[in-house]
Amino acid sequence: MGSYDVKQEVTDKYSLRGRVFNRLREDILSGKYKEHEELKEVAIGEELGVSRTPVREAFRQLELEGLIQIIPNKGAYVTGITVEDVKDIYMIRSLLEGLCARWATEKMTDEQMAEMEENIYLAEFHASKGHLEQMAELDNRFHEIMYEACDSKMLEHLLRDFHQYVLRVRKKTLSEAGRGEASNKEHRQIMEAIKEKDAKKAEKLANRHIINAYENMVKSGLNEAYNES
Amino acid sequence: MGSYDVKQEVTDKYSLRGRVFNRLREDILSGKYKEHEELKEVAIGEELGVSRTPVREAFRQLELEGLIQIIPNKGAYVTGITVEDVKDIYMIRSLLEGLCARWATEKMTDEQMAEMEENIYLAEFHASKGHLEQMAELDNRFHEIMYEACDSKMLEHLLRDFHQYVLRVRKKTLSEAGRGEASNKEHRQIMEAIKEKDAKKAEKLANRHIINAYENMVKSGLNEAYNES
DNA sequence: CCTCGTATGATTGTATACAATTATACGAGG
DNA sequence: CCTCGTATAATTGTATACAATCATACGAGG
Repeated sequence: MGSYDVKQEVTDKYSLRGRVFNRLREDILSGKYKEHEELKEVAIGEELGVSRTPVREAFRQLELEGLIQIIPNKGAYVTGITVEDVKDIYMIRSLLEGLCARWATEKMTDEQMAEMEENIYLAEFHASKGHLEQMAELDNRFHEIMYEACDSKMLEHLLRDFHQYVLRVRKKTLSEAGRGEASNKEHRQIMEAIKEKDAKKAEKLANRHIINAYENMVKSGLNEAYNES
Repeated sequence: MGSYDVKQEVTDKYSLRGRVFNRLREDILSGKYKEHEELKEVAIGEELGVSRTPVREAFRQLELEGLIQIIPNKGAYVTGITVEDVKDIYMIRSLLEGLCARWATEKMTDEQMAEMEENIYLAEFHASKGHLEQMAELDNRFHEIMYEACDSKMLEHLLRDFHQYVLRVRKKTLSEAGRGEASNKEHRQIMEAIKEKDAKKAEKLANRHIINAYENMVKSGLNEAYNES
């Protein structure tokens, strides 16, 4: 498990296509390319120092992720992401992370549970020290463990996609106003529910965990960066 | 709304890339290409009478849909879809269609409600006449209306993807043993819940609607086609 | 002055050529 | 007989060339 993700990482790191794809996604999500803006293959290619081929392949992927819309023989246009989209993403993720927790309750291995306990222990340590970088890393890993533990290729794939979407935003929010500690506490509660084999409880806690993360983000006003339309 | 889908359809119909993409997806889902089988660019290209370029672009999309895994400088390998995957897809769809129904309750326009009522009326008519083709079409359209009505670009996009996944299977199951009538009845209940502005009820009914479709499929034994591993 | 058609340029779609990487076969050395 | 290294072949990655399509500008006709 998880090998898919590793391979993907390798692809992204070493292939031009992967680099173009990541770069464009980042630039679209960060608002460098505004909504309805046209992306031209040659222009992007020249900017990144590559030919049209990897750019085109990246475009096809971005289209499938819904970030751009390609009109045949015409061009690629940025779809953008609004505040409503961000809210929707968190609401959808809330449901799916809940489902993931429910399934993980039944499927989690002892090794995964051990890693999760270690993860929470370390997260609480780094939170007390104010190590933001490690906290973000451990937070990511906590969710990764859950994705692997739910033992569903489809759900794992889906949640990773969403995770990517909110990654940039979440990294910032973790550094805000004690959200790190609160998040860790919620992680611990989820883990304990799984340990008690209470799938329903784990699901509800995971639901709430994502909603809390969203509400914290809104409260911090960090979603304003997306306000474009 | 829905223009994205239309454009996509145009792309798929008239571009080589779209045709290759659809053909490969169909072939993978139908089991023509077995799990772990390697897909070679030139071989596929020759078989479909196109060059490597459109094949490569189709590969990138298939990878993002999780149907194949591309290992850099090595090859593309079929991921396949197991009975467990099918079950997972239906469980995930159940949640998402529920969310869609909940949101649609608040956002649906009068025009959309009118079309939905007409859709159900027509579906009941064709069901009584045994017009399978029209029933399948109307069933698709019912869900499309919901997707548009929930007024969420993200959720709409996601549900369309899942819909595509199960489309081939569902068309068969509708023709089975009175599932059409039962499905219509459930559609009507969902519509009435939306009309009554009872979002919670609409959500639960939509949840159940998908589960029922799945259970009917399992009962019919039509999922056996996927049994490969 | 407006409308429409044609011509020109820009942009994407596809095919092919070349480079880089990986797998395989074969033989030398132990 | 086995192991390792090298050479060759196969495959993917990237760049470029050409074809098809679309947008724009300009001018003829009304």
